[in-house]
Amino acid sequence: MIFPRTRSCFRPPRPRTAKNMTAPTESNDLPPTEDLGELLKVRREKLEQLRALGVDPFGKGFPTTHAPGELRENFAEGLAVRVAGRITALRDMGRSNFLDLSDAEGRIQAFVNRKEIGEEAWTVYKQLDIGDWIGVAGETFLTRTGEPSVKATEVTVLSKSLRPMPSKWHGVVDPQIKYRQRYLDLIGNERSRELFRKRSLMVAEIRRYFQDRGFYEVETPMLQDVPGGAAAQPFETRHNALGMDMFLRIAPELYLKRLLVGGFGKVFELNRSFRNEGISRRHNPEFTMLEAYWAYADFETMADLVEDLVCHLAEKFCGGLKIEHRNAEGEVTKTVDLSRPWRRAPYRELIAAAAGEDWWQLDPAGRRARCEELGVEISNGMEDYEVSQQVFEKLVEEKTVDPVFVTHVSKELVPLAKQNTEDDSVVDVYELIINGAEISPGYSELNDPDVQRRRLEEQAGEEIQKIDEDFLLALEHGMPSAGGIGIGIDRLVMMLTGAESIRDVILFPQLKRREG
RNA sequence: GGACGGAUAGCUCAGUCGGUAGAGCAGUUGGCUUUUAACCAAUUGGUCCUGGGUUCGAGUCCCAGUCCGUCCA
Repeated sequence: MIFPRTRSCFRPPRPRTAKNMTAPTESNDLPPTEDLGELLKVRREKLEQLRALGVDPFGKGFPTTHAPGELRENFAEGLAVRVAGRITALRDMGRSNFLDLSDAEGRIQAFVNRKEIGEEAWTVYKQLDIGDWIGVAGETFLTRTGEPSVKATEVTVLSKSLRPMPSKWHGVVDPQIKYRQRYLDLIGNERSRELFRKRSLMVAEIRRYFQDRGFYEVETPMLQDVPGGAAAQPFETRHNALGMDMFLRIAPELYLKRLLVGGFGKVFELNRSFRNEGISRRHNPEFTMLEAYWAYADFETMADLVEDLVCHLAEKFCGGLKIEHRNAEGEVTKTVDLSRPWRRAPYRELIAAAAGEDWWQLDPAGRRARCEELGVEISNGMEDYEVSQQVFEKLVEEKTVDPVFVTHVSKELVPLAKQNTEDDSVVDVYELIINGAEISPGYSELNDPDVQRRRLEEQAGEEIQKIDEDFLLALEHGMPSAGGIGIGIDRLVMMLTGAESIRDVILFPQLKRREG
């Protein structure tokens, strides 16, 4: 299985020009250090004030009985509790103050009263700001408005924040800050917190899913001598002691197949791969991919597996098989329906349905003319199969919302899968399209070492890649027939959460270096 | 690489025809003992992205550049 193909929907944007890629002479990836004037000065003064009062502004351990959200959800009055969190809101009524104490998972209101905590503690308390981390000990009660709260008898400073927090109700809007200082985004935007919490749970669930079905999770080299398993530009690096150039992997495929040879019949790896190509809404240079191989299975088994997995995730995390995508205003813009069974359709039928039933009877010139009529842009240098592929991308893939397994794909497009036994012009693969993007390819893996060598040599002719001789040697020892899949985890999370950019599902996406 | 849009207070944003730089929030000060976008009063805070140009006068118009966003390649 090769993930992804180069000339297809996976085609990344062109790399930036050399000018843009050269490292600037000055760089500064740190938060801005310009003078924020009063804002910083005032907080520094409060810091010193705390020290003068004999309080450590960066406190030590504070054993808690509950997390803020946990306490709020399982609330009962009259409990003696200890909770800690960041002050995310402060409503000052004079002698009574109401604070929101929050962490990434929830919040609880603390009530601080001058008389309740005493003059000394009140003086310390008055040095606190929104953004500071504190621990509160006290008793739970409901306020007049019914808000679950903790009446503080003790306030402990855990960390003084020296910088202002993000806008109270706008959160972080500036994309530069949102991605470079993700912690501010997480503090300020509930939607972002929710998304990354969900991503973490989804990844854990995917691991569990495979483990429960007898797959071993393995870790294979990310530093590789010969980067293989996909057609993509690698990142280069160098091992000093060995004095050799190395590459960050573009896919784990060739090592996982070695494990099939070694007798591990069900393996998967869920980790990062790296591709030295352009950055876009759908491409980050490092991305998380799952690859799984299953001996004696074939592409159809793998299609069943991925269908079951994605539905399982949707039911567990999205409340059902209808995934609503919303815009910033919360309006539903699109609904992806994952109801089973998912459609399976041959590549050529999908194209004929979109471009005319006679599409495959036309000669190459006729197909080009048809593209003109359909408004599909094609370039002069395109091979005939590329013209059809262009129609597929523009008229089928981009318009697909609900899942479709595209099968019987032309062999020119997928040179590294098994040919179909009845029609040797197509290969035994599926390509799963959901919401206009390829989410997962699955193959009946090629295990004939001689055919594999021939195809790798053909591929190496066009690309700069070397041939992985160790891999071919392994195949000659016998790799069982097997099904394989790749799942782009970032894109899967995008689809399941309705995120519009890959940057919104990666905590720290790659950005251009900021110049000082 | 191309087209379009954007850059103004710490944050989110207004800024009319080219004529004194604005609001809300945050901050500061004062008031308030059950608030929750708390409220009320006062107040600090500006390289209007950068560099040229036009003009008596530019946040505003023109040119070039930088960065960001969206779409296209």
